[in-house]
Amino acid sequence: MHLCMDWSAVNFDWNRARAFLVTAEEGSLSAAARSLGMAQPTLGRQVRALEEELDVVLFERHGHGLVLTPSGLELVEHVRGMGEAAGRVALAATGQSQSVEGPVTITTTEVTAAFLLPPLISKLRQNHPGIQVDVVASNELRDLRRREADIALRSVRPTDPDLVAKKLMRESARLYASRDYLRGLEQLDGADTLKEAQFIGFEDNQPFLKGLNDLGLGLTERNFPIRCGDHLVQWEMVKRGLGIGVMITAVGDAEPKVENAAPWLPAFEFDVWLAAHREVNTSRRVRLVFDFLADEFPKAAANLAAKGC
Amino acid sequence: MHLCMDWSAVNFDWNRARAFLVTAEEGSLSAAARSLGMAQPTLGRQVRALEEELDVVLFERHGHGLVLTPSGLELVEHVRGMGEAAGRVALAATGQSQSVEGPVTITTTEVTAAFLLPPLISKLRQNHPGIQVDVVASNELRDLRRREADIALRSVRPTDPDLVAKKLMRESARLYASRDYLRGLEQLDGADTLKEAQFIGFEDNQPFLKGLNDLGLGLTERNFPIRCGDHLVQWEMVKRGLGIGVMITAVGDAEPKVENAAPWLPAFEFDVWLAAHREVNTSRRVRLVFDFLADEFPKAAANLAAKGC
DNA sequence: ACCAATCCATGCACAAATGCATATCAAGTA
DNA sequence: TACTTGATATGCATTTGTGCATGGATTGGT
Repeated sequence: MHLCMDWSAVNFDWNRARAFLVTAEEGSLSAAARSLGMAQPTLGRQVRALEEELDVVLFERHGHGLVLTPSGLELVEHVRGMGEAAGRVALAATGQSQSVEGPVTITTTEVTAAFLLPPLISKLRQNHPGIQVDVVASNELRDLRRREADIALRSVRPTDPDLVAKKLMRESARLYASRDYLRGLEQLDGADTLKEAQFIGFEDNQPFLKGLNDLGLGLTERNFPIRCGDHLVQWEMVKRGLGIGVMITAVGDAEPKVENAAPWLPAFEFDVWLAAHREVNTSRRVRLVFDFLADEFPKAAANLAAKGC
Repeated sequence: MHLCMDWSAVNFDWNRARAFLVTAEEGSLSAAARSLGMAQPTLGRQVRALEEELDVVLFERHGHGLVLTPSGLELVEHVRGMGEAAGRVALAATGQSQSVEGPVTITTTEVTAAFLLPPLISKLRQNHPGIQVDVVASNELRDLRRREADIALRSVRPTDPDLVAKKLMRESARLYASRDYLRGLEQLDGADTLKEAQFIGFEDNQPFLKGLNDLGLGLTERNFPIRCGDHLVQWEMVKRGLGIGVMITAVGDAEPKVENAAPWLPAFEFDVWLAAHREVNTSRRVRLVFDFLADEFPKAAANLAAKGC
């Protein structure tokens, strides 16, 4: 044990370092201010104060935006190290938090968030009013390690060893279209008819196209005249007769406006995984939500499917 | 380039994290306050605010001092990562600083700091009044990577590849004692007489003892009834006749109160190395002091030795 | 058992940082 | 050219944080 360590080196203002980091990463003071929930002048003053404190010019100010100087470029590398460590602190901190009062962030697909989660959240908040649920509905996979979310509900198995994952159930999806649209197609007795059909595609359409062609449909990009990254918007388009889209059977079968566009095809099948960071899972409230979803999600999905029949 | 990154995880107050880190490492709020140059109530409030912000109890308060909780123990590991990164930031920052006005910290042995450095610093400050020189006189080797000092003047070759080092000169040391003390010893014509002599030892005496016995003196710990970690205090004891001590020849030969205690022994010889961190040495003012010492230190040592003859 | 030393908590006056509103500037567009 | 958008700087009222002085509590030694 040393009697007296030297802390003068770390005695600069760490919050200013944070301001510098976020500003450099976001590219502008305004964007950084939005990200941090602070005012833009505050960030500007913090960055300038850091420049004076370290006696280093970090940014070149020319009217439109800020540009890192070579010195700033080198320094931001090291400050990024602080930021990554800070992320780990926050991660461990939410894990250590033993309060059942507070926020829990769940990320999942838009469809799951819209059709399966609402009744679950309602029941959860009824049982535990102190828990505030934040839902991040996105088809992109959020990084649990960075605490962009506490819990993820996905159809791909998480590979990261830092994550605890549980397979909840098996889900299926099919192709649907409105009655009017299907009547518009001449004949519906073979796979070949779909070659002329219009499909609603995703923004990144390759996986979807490949999945359809693996079933022998023989489609090309020409079959996707409308694309949208938001699955819920797609579904509205399908219901309004703009073309054929994919949807989980629990939702598609329950929707009276549409019917199965290709009953002769087997359904897409995939597993539903529940995942959380190992650290976070030591938090009482995250653990509580995790266990709750593990129990209730399969039931809720079964309920939804039953109502459809 | 991502449109919107999630910074909410790092949005806690980083200065509070620093307060927590230093408090945990130093063991008390008061010690941490001293280290950081802040008031103790400030640190106490920052730590408490962090506990509320993260909703984690970090310390157990019982009257005398603070004790880390298990949660705090785990969190301090991650905060230490922030601290280490912060140290690298400070290191790189002083390297990027191109101002010749500001502080430069030099670490060296107490003897060098006391007898060789003063005229050099005087001349340096005469030429460059904007430079503020901080001298850390210590026989422990300070870590240049942690920016405990900018420049080191040592007798061991630095091995770290991150350091730039330059061999300045060769220095020698001998054993000295006061005339009165030497007269008190019966006969001084052989090495065996020293077996009964009293030596002034170091706090960690093993290297010194080994160095003497390598010359065939055959001493034991019994020959070191007085020990002191401070070499300058040792030297005062030697001058006052309390025993035999070691000193560089440039100083020992110039001191009229003492004389060479063992002229038949060869002098200890060692190299003097000047070292600085590679990053820091790109700073204009550190570079300036580095080059100044490289030029002037050998001259100053020669001057001191000449005055003694 | 007392005393000294050391530590943490609290109250209060002051200094510092923050947010809001606003001015200013640069780049793209009709 | 004039207009719109989105950027950074500045002034000011307010909130927040900080330091100093003090009180209360515990440990260690005489």
